[in-house]
Amino acid sequence: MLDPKRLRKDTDFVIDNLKRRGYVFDIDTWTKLETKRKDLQSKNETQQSQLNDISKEIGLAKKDGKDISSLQDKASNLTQEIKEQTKILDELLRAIEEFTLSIPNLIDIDVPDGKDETDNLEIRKHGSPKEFTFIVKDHLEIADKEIDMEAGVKITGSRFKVFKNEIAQLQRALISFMVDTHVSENGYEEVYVPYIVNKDSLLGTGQLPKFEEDLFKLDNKNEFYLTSTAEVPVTNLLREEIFDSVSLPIKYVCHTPCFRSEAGSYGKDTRGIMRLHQFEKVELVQAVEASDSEEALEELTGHAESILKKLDLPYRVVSLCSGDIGFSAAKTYDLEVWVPSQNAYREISSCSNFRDFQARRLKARWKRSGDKNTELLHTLNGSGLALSRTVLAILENFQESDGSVSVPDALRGYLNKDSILG
RNA sequence: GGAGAGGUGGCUGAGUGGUUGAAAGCGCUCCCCUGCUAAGGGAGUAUAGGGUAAUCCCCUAUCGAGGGUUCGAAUCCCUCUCUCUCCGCCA
Repeated sequence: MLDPKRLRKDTDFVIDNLKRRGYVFDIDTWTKLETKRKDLQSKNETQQSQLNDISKEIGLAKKDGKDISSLQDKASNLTQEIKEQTKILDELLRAIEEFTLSIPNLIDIDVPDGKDETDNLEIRKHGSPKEFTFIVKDHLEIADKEIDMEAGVKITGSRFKVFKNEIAQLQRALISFMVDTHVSENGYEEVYVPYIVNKDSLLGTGQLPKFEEDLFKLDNKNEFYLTSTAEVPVTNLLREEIFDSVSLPIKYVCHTPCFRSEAGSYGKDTRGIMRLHQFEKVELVQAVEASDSEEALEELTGHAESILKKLDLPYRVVSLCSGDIGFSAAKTYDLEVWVPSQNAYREISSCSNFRDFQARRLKARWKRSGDKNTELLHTLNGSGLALSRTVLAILENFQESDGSVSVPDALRGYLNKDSILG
């Protein structure tokens, strides 16, 4: 959620910034709603104040045994009026909330301008695509028995897969490797969280109200949803909390499955395990003081990169352009891993700075000890990394001519193998 | 699933429908006192919205959440939710 005060004061700036995303901010509607609200609210509060005074008077008069009937009439009328007005005010507030919740975040100055993913800016490259002396296979050809497409369809439906034997082991090893690295080398605190989340949590991180169609909703009166990313439960650990400055920065790492409806991606990445309704992910979440968030994004991105480096996977970092960046993010770096079978870099991690956008929705704050005033936290997160795509990348980048796959050095201790599928 | 008891400030814990945003204690901050320490004395110590350029000041709201009764609700009524205890079931 944007800062309403900023909207009021810096309106032109906000409009221009949102325009870079291609979002047209309806300033007229907003101004109308806000002006009305301000009038009604201050009127309402003044009357409430009057009523409070009269009520106190009644109390005192009653004690002294004085006549209170005229005061009571006055109060009665006032109460009636306030009730009617509050109804209107509540409706107005609801309308304003709905409106402001659907406005995306402002983007940082250094976010490149552009329309879509083709305009994303490459920041740096690490490693280079390996030259193969044989015709490369894709991950399904490499592990056709261990990645069971039929079984996933039988059990559930399309975009569900079953991993068997060495692929299941590989994924499990990767999860341990990633979480361990982030805990012991990068200073994150490991958390385990619910995979089912409520509406408030999804509102807090920005998946709702605008992106309900991306989620799996449970048929349940509580209005629960399957979590689409650990970002939701983990960031919501901060909701309605006030942290002391000494406890910052907060750094969580969490492995969860992720459930996504993938609405609107029919026919896209239908082969293999690139895009699934259910996949595993290790997620990094940070909460920092406002002045530290730019640096924190660089740091967090570096942490995600460190996994790719340790696994010897070639990748590049791109800065998402204004037209491609997500609703809640102020700035996003995508890490894209080299996929030999597609001869392309594909997203394997997305690292974002949300600044105070989520924190305002979440009421996630901090303050200096002894200080009176609270400040909104800045939240960040990034995948470190998405598991099924890491499995895919390892299979394809480390494939050998004999059909086996060599295991990256960093992983050998976790898998107790130098080579799989041999 | 059955039965019962509860959700009050950073914590513990009072609270007969009427200056209670909330006693008291603990903790914390500042000041005073004391050679230092300990003890003692004093003051302060929730969050949000609005009025405002303003973190001073003023108003409003908030005692799990949402409704209701009332001139007035932490206090009465209803619904929901969460926690705890006992029984049952279960990994």
